[in-house]
Amino acid sequence: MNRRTYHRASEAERREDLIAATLDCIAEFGIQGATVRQIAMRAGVTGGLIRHYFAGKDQMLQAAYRKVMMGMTETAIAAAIEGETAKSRLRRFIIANVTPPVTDPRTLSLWAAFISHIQIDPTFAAIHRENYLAFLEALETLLVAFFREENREVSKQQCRAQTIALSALVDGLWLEGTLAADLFGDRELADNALASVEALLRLAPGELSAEQ
Amino acid sequence: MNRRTYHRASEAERREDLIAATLDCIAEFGIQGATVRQIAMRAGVTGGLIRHYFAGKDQMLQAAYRKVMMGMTETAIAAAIEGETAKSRLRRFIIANVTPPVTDPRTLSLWAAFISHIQIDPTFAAIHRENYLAFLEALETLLVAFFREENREVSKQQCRAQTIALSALVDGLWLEGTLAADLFGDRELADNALASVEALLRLAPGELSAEQ
DNA sequence: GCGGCAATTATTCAAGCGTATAATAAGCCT
DNA sequence: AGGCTTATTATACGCTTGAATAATTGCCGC
Repeated sequence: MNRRTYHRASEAERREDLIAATLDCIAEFGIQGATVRQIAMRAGVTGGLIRHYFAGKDQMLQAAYRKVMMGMTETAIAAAIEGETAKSRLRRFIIANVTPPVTDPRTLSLWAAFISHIQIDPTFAAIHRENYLAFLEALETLLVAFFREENREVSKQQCRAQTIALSALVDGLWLEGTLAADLFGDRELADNALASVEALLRLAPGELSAEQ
Repeated sequence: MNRRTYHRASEAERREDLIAATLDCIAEFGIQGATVRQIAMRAGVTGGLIRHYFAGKDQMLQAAYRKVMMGMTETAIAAAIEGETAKSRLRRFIIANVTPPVTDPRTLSLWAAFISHIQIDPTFAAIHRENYLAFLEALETLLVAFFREENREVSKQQCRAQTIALSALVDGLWLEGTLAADLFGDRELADNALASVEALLRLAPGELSAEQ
C-alpha cells in the first residue's frame, strides 16, 4: 500500500501548524467551513492527527481563539513599550490599535467568529474575559503613568471610567477602520483616534498627537 | 398515512417566522448549529418549507441579518425622535445604544456571527455597509442639528470626523457593556457614554448629561 | 360544499461531518 | 545498523447536512 511520506514534527510545531490552519480556514470559509478535514488539509496532514494533539475540535478552536487574542493585545503592547515617555507610550498604543496589522480584515473575521460563541460556550467567555481584562489593565497602566508624568491628579474611579471610554473608542475605531477601510484615508483613522483621545482626556488639541 | 396537520400561512407571516427561528438558532447554537432542520423545528414547520420561501439557506441567513441590523438602528432612532430638543435627541440616541434592548447578549451574538461572514460573502458585506452608513448618517444628522441649536460653527470635515469618533465610542461601549455587563453598574455605562460624548464634543461636563 | 391551486409534509439522496480504531513508517537511542 | 516508540496515515462508522422530489391536504373562490 502506498502511504504518503510524512515528517515527524515536534509537538509544539504541530500544534502551531494546526492552530494556524484552523485560523486560515475560519477566515476563509467561516466557522462552518472550518472542518476537521479542511483544517488538516491546510496543515498538510490528515484528519486523524488533530485528535492526537487535541481532545477534540472544540479544544483546538479554543486554542486558536487564545492565539488570536494574544496576538492582538501583544502587538499593541509591543508598540507601546517602544515609546520613551508615558505620553509617547500611550500615543503609540492608541495608534497601534487602529493601524495594521491589528486592523486586518482577517483578524476581525476571526475575532467576530469567536465572539459569536461566547454566549454558547463558557470556555470562550472565559478566554474573552481574560483578554479583555488584560487589555483594560494595559491601557489603564499607560493612562496612570501618563497622568503622573503630567502631574495630573485623577481619582481612581475617574481613571477607570476613562480607561473604559478609551477602550471603547479604540475598539470602535478598530471595527470601523477594518470594516470600512475604503472609506478612510491612510492616516485619517489614527489622526482621529489621537484627536479623540485628547478630547476624552480633556487635553489641549495637539497635546498628544504632535510628534514630540 | 398520518401526516401532521398544518396551517397555511401568508407569505409575510411565514417568512417572519422562519427568520425569527433562524435568529433563535444562531443565538442558541451558533451559526454552525443553525441548520435547516433545527430552524424548521423552531418555526414549527418541516425543513422542505424553507426552500419554498427562500432560494436556499444562505438567502434566509441574509434576510435574518437585515432584520437584526434594522432592529438595532431603528430602536436607537426611535428613542431619539422622542426628544424635544436637538440636544435631547442626541442624548437619547446615545443612551439607547448602550442600554437594553440594544445591549443584549443575544443581539451581540447574532451581530458577531454575521460580521464574521462579511469577508466571505459579499452580500453580507453589502448589508453591513448599508446599515453602517445609515447609522452614521442618523448620528451625523443629530449632531449637525445639535450644533445648529447651540449656534456652534463646525466645519463639514470636523463634523464627519466627530461623527465617526462618536460612532466608535458608542459601538465600543455597546460591545463592552454587553460582553461584560456584570462589571458595570446599572447606569454606569450610560453615564460614561454621556460624559465621554461631552468630552469628545468639547462640551462642559454636565452639559449633555444633565436632564433638561 | 366542492374543485383546484399551491402551501406544506414526507421521503430520499449524495456528500460531508467528527470521531474511533488499526495499520504503518519515521527517526531517535543504543 | 536495527529495534522501539509513537507520530502519522488510512479507513470505517454512524449521523447530520442542504437540497431535490413526490405526495398530500388546507383553504379560497365559485
